[in-house]
Amino acid sequence: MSGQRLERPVPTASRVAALLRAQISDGALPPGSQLVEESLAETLGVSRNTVREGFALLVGERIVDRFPSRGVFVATPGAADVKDLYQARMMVEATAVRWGLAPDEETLRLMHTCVEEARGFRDQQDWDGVALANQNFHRAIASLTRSERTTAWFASLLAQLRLVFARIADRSFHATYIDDNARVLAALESGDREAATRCLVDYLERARDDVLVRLTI
Amino acid sequence: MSGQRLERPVPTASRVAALLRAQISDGALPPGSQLVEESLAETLGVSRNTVREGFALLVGERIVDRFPSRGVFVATPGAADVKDLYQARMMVEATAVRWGLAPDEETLRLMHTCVEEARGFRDQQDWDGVALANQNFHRAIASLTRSERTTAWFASLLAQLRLVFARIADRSFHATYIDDNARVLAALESGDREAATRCLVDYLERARDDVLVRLTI
DNA sequence: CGATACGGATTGTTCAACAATCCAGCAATA
DNA sequence: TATTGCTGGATTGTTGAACAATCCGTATCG
Repeated sequence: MSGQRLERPVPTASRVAALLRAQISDGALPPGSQLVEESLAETLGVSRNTVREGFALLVGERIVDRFPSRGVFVATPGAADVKDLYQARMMVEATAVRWGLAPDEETLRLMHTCVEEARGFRDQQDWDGVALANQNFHRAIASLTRSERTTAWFASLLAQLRLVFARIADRSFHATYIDDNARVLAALESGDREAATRCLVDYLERARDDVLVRLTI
Repeated sequence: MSGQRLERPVPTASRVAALLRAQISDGALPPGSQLVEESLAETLGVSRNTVREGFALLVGERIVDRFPSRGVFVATPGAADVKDLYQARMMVEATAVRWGLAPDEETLRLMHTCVEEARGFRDQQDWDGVALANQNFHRAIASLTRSERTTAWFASLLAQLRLVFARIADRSFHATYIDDNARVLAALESGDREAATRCLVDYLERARDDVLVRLTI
């Protein structure tokens, strides 16, 4: 028998959290928006307590901030957060490339697809598409660590980073980094981990500084 | 005026979570224990909903597992979790030593204190004391990453690791690693980051395998 | 102009209720 | 005997309503 328990219905609170997560992620709820318990409960057709429980999940993911007695708001990451996020990112990705699993055929193909997709979206000026493809590329890198906890944490870092990107007016800037990704992939494919690592770290540092500048303008 | 908002009362749910965290951490609630909402609510003098909200925090920290419709239980990490936790740990600590901030006087003194303390506790056969001192040592290492998110995550990894240790009968095994810590510290102090990294990674791999063996016995 | 008091909006927390689910033990069955 | 099925009790999932505490914008008053 399969040791796995069969698909149990997803609890309401988790579904609430998932829905908010999605809405935040695609910009429907921009950074700084207040999430009001009562109105949310009403529009979602659930009780206020359940909404609250959903909030607790998102707070743990740092996607929303809770200010006691004032409410919960979509997080508004500042310069310090950007530095912190890129620091953490660099640790994960550099370790993945340098000491992680050597990428198998499957993963390499996936990464190629990401780069191709990104280029396609760029040509259609679909910047959100570019951003998504790029994120998938980096998720693939992180997965080389072979650590479930690490990849999960990395995903949450990317989610926070999306909030940063949401504050940048020029949506096209993601396209800048497609070629950098391609370069990292090439180095990886040739088996030169050192080069891939250098390339990656250098590029992430540039990206970070770029974001910092665009954020403070 | 101070930009900081003045000390606001800690919400009840957070206090509940903190209390459970403490009880779990010091072994009063061993892995596998069920946390029953109603009885907890009663003994803590708080409502069931509030207890529930506290649970949500702990679930996020992976300290407890929630099985829908069955309840929440203190997590019981298995072999796969041990591997995963050490993998993540190695990433953080190795990066900290290798590319992190060079430890200042203050930090070095702190690390020395940890080692001294651990030795003191060992002589008194206070194994929990040894374990705590060792953890503080590694927390200090992780803090070299200068990343708030990373150190917070690292702390949560250690909390999960404590659950693993709680399942090991022989409490004295923490003492094995005091000298390894001392060695890492020495290498750090001499400024040889490469040596420190090698020493650390090698030691963590040994520790992991040791834990795995003791866990499966 | 600045301090203050007021009122509406929102959160923090509680309570009571009930359906859904789960589980252990026991009975019925083959 | 081993499997199946049932039933009751325990626990969770979710709701709705209530009320105190807190916050904040605005009008009031000195």
